[in-house]
Amino acid sequence: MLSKKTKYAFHALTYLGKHRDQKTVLIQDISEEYGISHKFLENILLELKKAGILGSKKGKGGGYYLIKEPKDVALSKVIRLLDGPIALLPCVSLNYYEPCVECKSEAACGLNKVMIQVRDEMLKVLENKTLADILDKE
Amino acid sequence: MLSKKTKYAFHALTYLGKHRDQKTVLIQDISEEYGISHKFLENILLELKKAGILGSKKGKGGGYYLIKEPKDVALSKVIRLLDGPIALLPCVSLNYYEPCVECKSEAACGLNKVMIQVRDEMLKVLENKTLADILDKE
DNA sequence: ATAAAACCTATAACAAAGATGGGGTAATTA
DNA sequence: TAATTACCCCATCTTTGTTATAGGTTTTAT
Repeated sequence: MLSKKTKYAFHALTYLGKHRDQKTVLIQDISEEYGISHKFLENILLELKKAGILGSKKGKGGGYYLIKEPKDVALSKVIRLLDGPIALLPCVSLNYYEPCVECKSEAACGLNKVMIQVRDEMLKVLENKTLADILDKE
Repeated sequence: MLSKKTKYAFHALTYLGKHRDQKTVLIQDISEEYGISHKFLENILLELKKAGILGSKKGKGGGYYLIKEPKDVALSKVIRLLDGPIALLPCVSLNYYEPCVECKSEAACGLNKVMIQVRDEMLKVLENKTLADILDKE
């Protein structure tokens, strides 16, 4: 399951996507829309900004806005950013790899090999579905 | 990511699958093979037994054994048993459904709709891959 | 100058996972 | 009868991760 952080990130991105006509959107607006703590959301939006998905403007009249096109924001990117690995085991993660301590030889581990296949199938979906798909269905 | 519990369950099932020629396998043997605490593994094997995947025999010469054919033990079954939901959000889980509190209308939620698609793609893989696939690669 | 708003860091609070240990009971074999 | 081994319930403890909050700073429009 995704963490709430990641779910909130998707909500925020959806909201920003729906309000692309206006220059900026306040944290406040998003936090009220979804009942998310203002401070909690602040951290999330900041991470999305650092990842180059959002832009922001300080001071009066400031706020957040989408930098990327919705079709260029893959679900996988958001998940990895806030939740970490997509793979089901650390030993098959592309971005957060760690060996399994109990495993004598990865090359001889059937579980490892099957989980690589599972990972690749998951990535086929999560890298191709984007924020645009979410917006299309709102 | 899968919990260690689930990973250990897969290890145990793999071990049992590789030793189907012998009548029973001791908890001890599996826990030593993978360096898993005996007590921790005990609980896992018990759950697998209650789910009808394993059988057991008490007393001297006792132990655990596979009841099901490896090809009939889907990854999804083991994951759901020990880890819970496969879906990425509670509101799209088939077996552990819960509504999202922040969501006014599920029908109008684009995130919900996309995550249903993701879930179905994941299930395509996890319901078709089985213990047999793991054993084939050992 | 003032108010608005994002930015930044730290940390508290809480929950879940992981691991361990005790103390048994029940079934089975030899 | 004795030894073996799964079964069961519990309690605890540590570690980890998630969720949330606090308090201050910097930037900007008016």
